[in-house]
Amino acid sequence: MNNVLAKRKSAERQERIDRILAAAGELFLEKGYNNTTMRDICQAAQLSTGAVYFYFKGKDAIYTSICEESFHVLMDLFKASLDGVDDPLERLEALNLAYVKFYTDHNERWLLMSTFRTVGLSQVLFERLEKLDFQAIGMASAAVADFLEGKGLVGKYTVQQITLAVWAGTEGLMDLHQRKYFTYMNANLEEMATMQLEVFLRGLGE
Amino acid sequence: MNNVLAKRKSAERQERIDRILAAAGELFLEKGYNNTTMRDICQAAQLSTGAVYFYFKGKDAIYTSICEESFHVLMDLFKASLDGVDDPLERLEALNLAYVKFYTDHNERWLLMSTFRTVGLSQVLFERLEKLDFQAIGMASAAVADFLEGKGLVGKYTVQQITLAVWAGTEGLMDLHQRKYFTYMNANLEEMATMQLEVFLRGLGE
Amino acid sequence: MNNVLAKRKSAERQERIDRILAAAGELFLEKGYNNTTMRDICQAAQLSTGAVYFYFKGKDAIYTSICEESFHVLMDLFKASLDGVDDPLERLEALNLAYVKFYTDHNERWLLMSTFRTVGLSQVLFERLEKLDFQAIGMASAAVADFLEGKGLVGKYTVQQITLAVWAGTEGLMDLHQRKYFTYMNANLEEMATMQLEVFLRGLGE
Amino acid sequence: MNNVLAKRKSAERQERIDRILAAAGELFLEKGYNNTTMRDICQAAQLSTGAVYFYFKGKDAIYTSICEESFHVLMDLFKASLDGVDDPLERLEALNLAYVKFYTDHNERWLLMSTFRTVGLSQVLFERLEKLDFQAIGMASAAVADFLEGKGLVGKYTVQQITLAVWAGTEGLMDLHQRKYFTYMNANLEEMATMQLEVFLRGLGE
DNA sequence: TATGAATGAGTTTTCATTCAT
DNA sequence: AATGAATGAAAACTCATTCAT
Repeated sequence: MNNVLAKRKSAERQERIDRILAAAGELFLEKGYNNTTMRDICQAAQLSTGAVYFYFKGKDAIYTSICEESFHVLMDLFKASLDGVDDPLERLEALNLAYVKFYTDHNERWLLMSTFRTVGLSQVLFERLEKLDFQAIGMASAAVADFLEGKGLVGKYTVQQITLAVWAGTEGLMDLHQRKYFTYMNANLEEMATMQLEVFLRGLGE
Repeated sequence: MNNVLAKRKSAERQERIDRILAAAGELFLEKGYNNTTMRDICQAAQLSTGAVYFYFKGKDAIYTSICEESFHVLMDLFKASLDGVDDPLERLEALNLAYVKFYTDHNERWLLMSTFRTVGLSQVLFERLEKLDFQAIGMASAAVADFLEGKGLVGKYTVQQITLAVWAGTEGLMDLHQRKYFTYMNANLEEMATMQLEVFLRGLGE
Repeated sequence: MNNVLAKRKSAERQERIDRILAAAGELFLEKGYNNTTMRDICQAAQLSTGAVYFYFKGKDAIYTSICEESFHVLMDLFKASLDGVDDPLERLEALNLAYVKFYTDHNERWLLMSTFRTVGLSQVLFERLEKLDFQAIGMASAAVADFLEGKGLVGKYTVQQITLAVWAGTEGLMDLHQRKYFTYMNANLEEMATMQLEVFLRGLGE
Repeated sequence: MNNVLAKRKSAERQERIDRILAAAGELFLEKGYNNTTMRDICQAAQLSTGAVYFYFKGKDAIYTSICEESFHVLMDLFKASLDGVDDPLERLEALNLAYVKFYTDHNERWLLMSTFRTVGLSQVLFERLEKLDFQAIGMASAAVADFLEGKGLVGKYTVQQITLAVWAGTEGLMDLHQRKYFTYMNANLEEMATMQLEVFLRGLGE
């Protein structure tokens, strides 16, 4: 059957795409988007210069693709972390730790996502990423809403406010971690994230 | 006296430098560091191509100069906010608001400072900025230390931990604000920052 | 076989390199190294601006390459001239004439080689050429040593002294020829070189 | 009288010119003509950028001026060396040593003179220097003519031939000295020049 | 005369993208 | 599909020279 051939072709194609994305991701992390050349990427992906253009329209398309993928990785981690967890508080904590895990295990993805607003993407690509960004925070928002309802805190603070505060706390920790403050201050990211959320939620309760 | 002439010369020189920095700052903010060309800067500063090189060694020197200035602006705001305030809690709140004020009033500076690690500066320039970065957070750290001592919380948490948590909270809020979540969530940055700190510190107290 | 394709590719590559070197050589000769621009070279080699950089790292690399090649051309002529010649005197004369031949047949190479110390090459490139320079004169030195031994003149003059004197004589003639004195004085370079060596060696003998 | 004023003005002017030429000469020697900027020269001469243009039309004019001066310095040395010397042989030897002295005491001048054909001067300036070049060698030529006549060698060799051979010998030695061969071969320039001329003339005599 | 800031054409070099093979 | 040489626009930066003061 041609099916077999087609399948192999498709698998090879996917394999090639993965190789490009992996190579580019590492390079973007290491040298920054603007200081990474297409040649760097091609060489690292063990492909010829032209071949890459067969899979991606250009450098920014590769960048965007990694970011998109990253948002999906993050959201998958979010979903997995919530699986089978029913208690609103536990769900919030699970999400928090999932984000930390994402930062730790996929640091290059986190960094890339956090810079997509400043590399000068075309509007089309930019908006595609922005949409995903909002989707991700939407998941956190839902968990916060549940939690607040359960605690009967809805009148005091809005869901939006608490979502922002909680997300900001974790996001900020990662930002400082990236800036090497954690090394400097001899701290541990996961512990900090857990403590910060716990303290904040306790503060809410009074 | 030549004094008059020299003074005017010096004033003109400073005026030119300011014009370059202002022009560059806006462009960096608008298009990103890497997508801003020296020609852009020269034109925006209404100077010829070469003239800018009379005042700055190159594009990265301009960038670094803006960042340095920004760190000083921030630290001046910090100092001013602490002036005459003695209560440790109030000092912490004052710093927090000062940082929010900096973000609001000098948004382009905040944004620039937050990217200096990723634009690919030379080591010399990079380290110059990193040092200032540590200086700024050092001021916050000192205020946190005072506060913890006053509250008798020193044994429970380290100064470093609380500094990180507090700074991260505020930093994260700004980050999210920059990403337009605040518009999307119809929130107010200053209120959020105040609330977040208040809740967190309350949570600490228990 | 791919062999054929690969061979043609390689040949084309070499052909291109030769074209660049030939074009650059002529231009350097005509206008001097510093007054020759990469654009000049690219145009003369019938290539686009960037293409040349595919073959050479930069202008100085092109220059160095020509010089290196030239030293090898010279030393090949030296070797060929000595082939089958056993008599020390004849070997000296052969070398002398080989150098004259090099000057005449590869005038642009001689001129280029004579300027490599003054164009401001990087240290690495400079030293690469200097080494070759010493190699070339080393060949002459060896011939002089043989000659002196045969004549029993070793005690009176050192090999180094005679090498310097003989080489200087020929080098100087070329220098004056380049400066157009030969035209002005209606002389012939080859005859002069022969006569000069003959007279000098005769003077040594007494 | 205005005379005094005018004189002082003129003296100051000359002093300034000398300072420019001295500064430029050193820089040209050190970094090469093309790698020396007008700013370098102005700073070294302790003058403002524009001021130099009051005294010289441009960089090449400075270069040419130094060369012209150098030719005159050389020819003055030639004349001085011949003063009171009557014997043709001694005159030749005196000239030879005078040239060596020039090379040693005014190395930057010698180097500059030896490069004037390759820096890309305008035709006018080039020809001015070429003329002086021929004048200088003309002096040597005259001495050789006397010598040959005295020795009764006129029929065997032409004056032009011997002039070329002798001058080439000395010139070549300097060239090799400049290329550091003398250091490498542990030789002394003045001794070599004396020996070379002596041997050559002896060779002629047979 | 003297200053030195300003000019702007010109230099080397890079690199995303194309296209003949 | 794949190659990789070629393109050429555009970048950062330099510097001889001018000119308002």
